[in-house]
Amino acid sequence: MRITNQRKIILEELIKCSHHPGADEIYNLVRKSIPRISLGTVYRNLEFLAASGMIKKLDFGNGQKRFDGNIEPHDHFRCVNCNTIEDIPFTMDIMPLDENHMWVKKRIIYGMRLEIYGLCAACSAGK
Amino acid sequence: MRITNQRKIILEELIKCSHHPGADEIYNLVRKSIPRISLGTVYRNLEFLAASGMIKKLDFGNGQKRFDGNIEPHDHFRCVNCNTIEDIPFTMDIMPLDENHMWVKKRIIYGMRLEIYGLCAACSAGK
DNA sequence: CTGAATGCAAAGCCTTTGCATACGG
DNA sequence: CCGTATGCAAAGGCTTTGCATTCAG
Repeated sequence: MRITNQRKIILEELIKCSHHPGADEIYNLVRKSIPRISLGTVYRNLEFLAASGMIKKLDFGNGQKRFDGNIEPHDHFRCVNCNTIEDIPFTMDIMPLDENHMWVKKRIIYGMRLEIYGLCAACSAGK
Repeated sequence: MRITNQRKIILEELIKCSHHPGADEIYNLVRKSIPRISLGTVYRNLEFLAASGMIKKLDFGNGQKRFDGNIEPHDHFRCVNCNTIEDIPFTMDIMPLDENHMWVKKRIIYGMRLEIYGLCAACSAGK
């Protein structure tokens, strides 16, 4: 694995972010350090970093992929009132998968994508 | 609401499907009945039907939207090998939400969007 | 040195849209 | 009749890719 400046800065910027930026936003962030970087390089490196397991590639279904420097497995909670997205810390504690269920036994589960929506702690306190 | 032949056939084809086809597949299905239908019309009607709540528009993050004639709330299982998408019959049986968990108690849960991925029954049998 | 990574630009894929025409109610 | 829906084709947004050049190890 080759450590180019482009690759290094892209990873650094992404780790700094906590808000799941898209490729275009990462491109603009990195351009502050490397003005001549190309969008293609950003895409190639994001792909490379995701394939190496150093970042995560997400899809919230808005037509644009999002990237996450936090590679710990975690899901997302979206508040329908204030519209913030917070990480769900331990999905398996909150919604444990029943390993003994026949449906589960018939398949091999690699993982899941979960988004819970409702009112966050702050917004539900007011109701 | 205007019932054109195109709209009718698109809805009928989609209700017949159980495998969450993309717009291109629906286009090809409908073309058997209406050979001169345009792809634009298919997209416009899928959008219209989804907005009217008669079908559901899904996004599994493969770059292509999928459509579902089954509007009952249900989740999906995606096989990473054969790429089919099947319905999860009773999510609450397989992954029950722990109502007593502190994280849950602090929030008001309206619903969730869940996608489990892995190998389907057929594909996992061969491994 | 040498192959992997880059910049640039063009192309690809899915989807949306503008416009004149057709057609449902 | 009238306005919505259609067909056609062009354009749009995001992403990928081909190619010559540069650069890390």
